[in-house]
Amino acid sequence: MSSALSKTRQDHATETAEDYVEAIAEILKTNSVCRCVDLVSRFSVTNATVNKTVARLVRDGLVETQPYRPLVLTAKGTRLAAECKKRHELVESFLVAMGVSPEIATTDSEGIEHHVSKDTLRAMKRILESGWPIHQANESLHQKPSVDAE
Amino acid sequence: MSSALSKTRQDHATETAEDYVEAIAEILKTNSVCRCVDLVSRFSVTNATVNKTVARLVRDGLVETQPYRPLVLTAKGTRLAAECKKRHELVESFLVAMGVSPEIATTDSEGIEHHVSKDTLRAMKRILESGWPIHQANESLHQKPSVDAE
DNA sequence: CCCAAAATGTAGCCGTGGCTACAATGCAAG
DNA sequence: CTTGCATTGTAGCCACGGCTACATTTTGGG
Repeated sequence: MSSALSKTRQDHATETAEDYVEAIAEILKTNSVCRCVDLVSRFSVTNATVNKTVARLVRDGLVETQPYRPLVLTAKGTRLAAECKKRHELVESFLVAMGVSPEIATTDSEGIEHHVSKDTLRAMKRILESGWPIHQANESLHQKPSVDAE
Repeated sequence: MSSALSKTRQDHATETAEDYVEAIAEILKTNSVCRCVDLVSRFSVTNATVNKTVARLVRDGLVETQPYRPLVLTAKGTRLAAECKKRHELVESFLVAMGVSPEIATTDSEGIEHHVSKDTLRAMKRILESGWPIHQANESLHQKPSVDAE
């Protein structure tokens, strides 16, 4: 129970990278090129922040750039972006299927997506495809914790 | 769609505080006192890190301390801890109800809990109490995104 | 063709949350 | 009562992800 938090911590390291490559891939798909300015407006940060973050992405082999040129995703970056997109969409549609409004689902999925394990993703996929699992175990869940959120 | 990410970012600011007060409250319940050393082992960080973080908690009015004394939660800190605990337990039992193993549910819930809106929490509670919502809409979800995780 | 505006890059600052190394304190055993 | 060890505090370092201010480059309109 003690070491579980450290996993959460190290997730943070890759969150920004994931958000960026996902955004870059999406912008590339619609704009054919992706420039820093696009990321500035996407993330509502300054160009200085984008520049520094992109430098880290280059360092980590996710993006390639020449000075004053648009951004290019490496194969590694493209792979990561596709993975993140799939995960993101799965989480978002799961939330919608739960009955959460599309707007809230969009917001929440962006926060949640980085913290969902493959196991949980599989469970989401299974439920979307085959329905909620335990129609018998459902009963035994009523008294588990005090499920009385404010 | 652009501003949604900034919400996620600002969540980070309060994540650590929430993790700490939740841990402190839990330790207080079992140990009757909470010392820095308890947080050191709980979070697997050094005492210097705990000390600095606790200083921020004090600054933010969540914790009170005297030098070389155990930690005390303020009313505000206690309130926040209770809120987080409830939210954490709800997310965790929802994951278990989804069919995720208890171990994975514990880990994932620690990452997820900070990013779940009240709306989504309500949806989780509703599903735990009244079952999966839309047994008729379930069909129309099959072709939504390409739900074909790795 | 040139020049202004847009885009990009750079320098330097801040807060958070890590770390190591070391100082100071509290407590318990002898 | 002292002394050693556990605990707590402090100093100073680092990376990340923000920011402002300013420099540089690209590019489009006159």
